[in-house]
Amino acid sequence: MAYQGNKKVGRYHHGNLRKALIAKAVDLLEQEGVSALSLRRIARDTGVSQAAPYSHFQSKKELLTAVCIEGTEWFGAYMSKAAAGRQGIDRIAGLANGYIHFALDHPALFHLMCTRTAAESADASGKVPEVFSEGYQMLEDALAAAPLLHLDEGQRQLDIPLAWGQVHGLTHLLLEGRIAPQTFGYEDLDQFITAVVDRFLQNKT
Amino acid sequence: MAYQGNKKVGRYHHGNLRKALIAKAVDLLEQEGVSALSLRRIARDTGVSQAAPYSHFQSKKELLTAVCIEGTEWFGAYMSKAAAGRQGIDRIAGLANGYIHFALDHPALFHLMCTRTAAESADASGKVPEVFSEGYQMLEDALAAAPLLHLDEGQRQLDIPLAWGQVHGLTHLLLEGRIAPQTFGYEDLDQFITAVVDRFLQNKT
DNA sequence: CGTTTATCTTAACGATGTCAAGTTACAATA
DNA sequence: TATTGTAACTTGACATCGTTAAGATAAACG
Repeated sequence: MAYQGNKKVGRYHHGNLRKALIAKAVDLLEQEGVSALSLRRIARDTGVSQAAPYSHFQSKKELLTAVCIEGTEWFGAYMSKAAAGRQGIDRIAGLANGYIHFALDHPALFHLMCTRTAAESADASGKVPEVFSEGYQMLEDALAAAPLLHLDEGQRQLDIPLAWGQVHGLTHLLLEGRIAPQTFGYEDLDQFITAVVDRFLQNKT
Repeated sequence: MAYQGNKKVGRYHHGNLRKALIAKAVDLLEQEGVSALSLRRIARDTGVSQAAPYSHFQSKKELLTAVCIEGTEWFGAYMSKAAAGRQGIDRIAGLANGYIHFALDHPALFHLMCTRTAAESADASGKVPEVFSEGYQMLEDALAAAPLLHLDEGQRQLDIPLAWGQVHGLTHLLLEGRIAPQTFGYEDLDQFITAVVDRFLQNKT
């Protein structure tokens, strides 16, 4: 009763347990934080027995990986929206804004996505899912398209990790509560972000 | 037998259990990662019973906070050394280098220090230990002392979170394996850091 | 020496991740 | 339609975890 499969036809007993478990896990993570993310709790709240998840995931870690992948898709969509219809430097600012806002809107999810053991795929196949690749790719494209002043190709290359690192770092500092816009005289997060992006791009245009 | 108090005289049964537990916790964290950090394991490896830690810490979280504080002191010492005898921009570069190297040398410890629940002090006293304050303070002082080109005071203020965020973000990206110096044509981490710092300070001097 | 008190131990509780064995119900086949 | 195979699920169990309560121990202090 607790869940009915929606997309795929009800091929299995439960409908689509795998998807339901991931959804519930994301839900719990967002509502109550990481500490609420136990396999048993997720199963219970989904209405199945404690061992049911093992039909779809080899371990808890694998479920968490799936949660990270789900989060990545949200993240990608969020970033797309933040950059939609913008060009050049304005697009870069939009992406930075989207990056930070997503993290602050989904702190537990973002933190999980940044935790190696969780974000990593399980096995020895070596195929690590590039959880952040979407955001990275968008940023790289935006930087490549923006009319920045680059002295040479090496510097253009370097601006990618620089910009990414800048946004990623500020995100973490804000998330961890180490800095606050107010500390630097900004009432608003958006004001702060705008100023930071301006300053970052200064002398690069 | 497993441990003998060294600094303080052996006032208690064990010598100085509190310090021994923190040391063992740091040790386990560095050797085997977070997953090895269970209270019982720490106690066992220290040679005391499972409940012994509760004479010195109210909860596991409190022990982890103590570990974070210990880590902060290491971090501060590391940063001091990295900046020793340097001035101006060279000092900033040294601090950035120290920041990143410390994190890569102590990944699990650094990650714990960045995790809010762990780094936070427990209670309602509101007194959150500013775990990173040492590194921040040093960076702020270095930036204030460096002969950077600042158009106005607001920008100078802004350069502090900008620089901190830049270093912090690159650290995380490196730590999480999302970027690698090789990707951008640098053989060496130090080469990469040098280039990044140069680029960051470019047009600011 | 006797009392007090912080330190430590033992035993137990509920919760967790995981596995082994059994049960159920869908799906293909006859 | 009846049979059978197999994936999906349940039940029960195990070791481990954080935490607490009650008792033992030994250091400190009168």
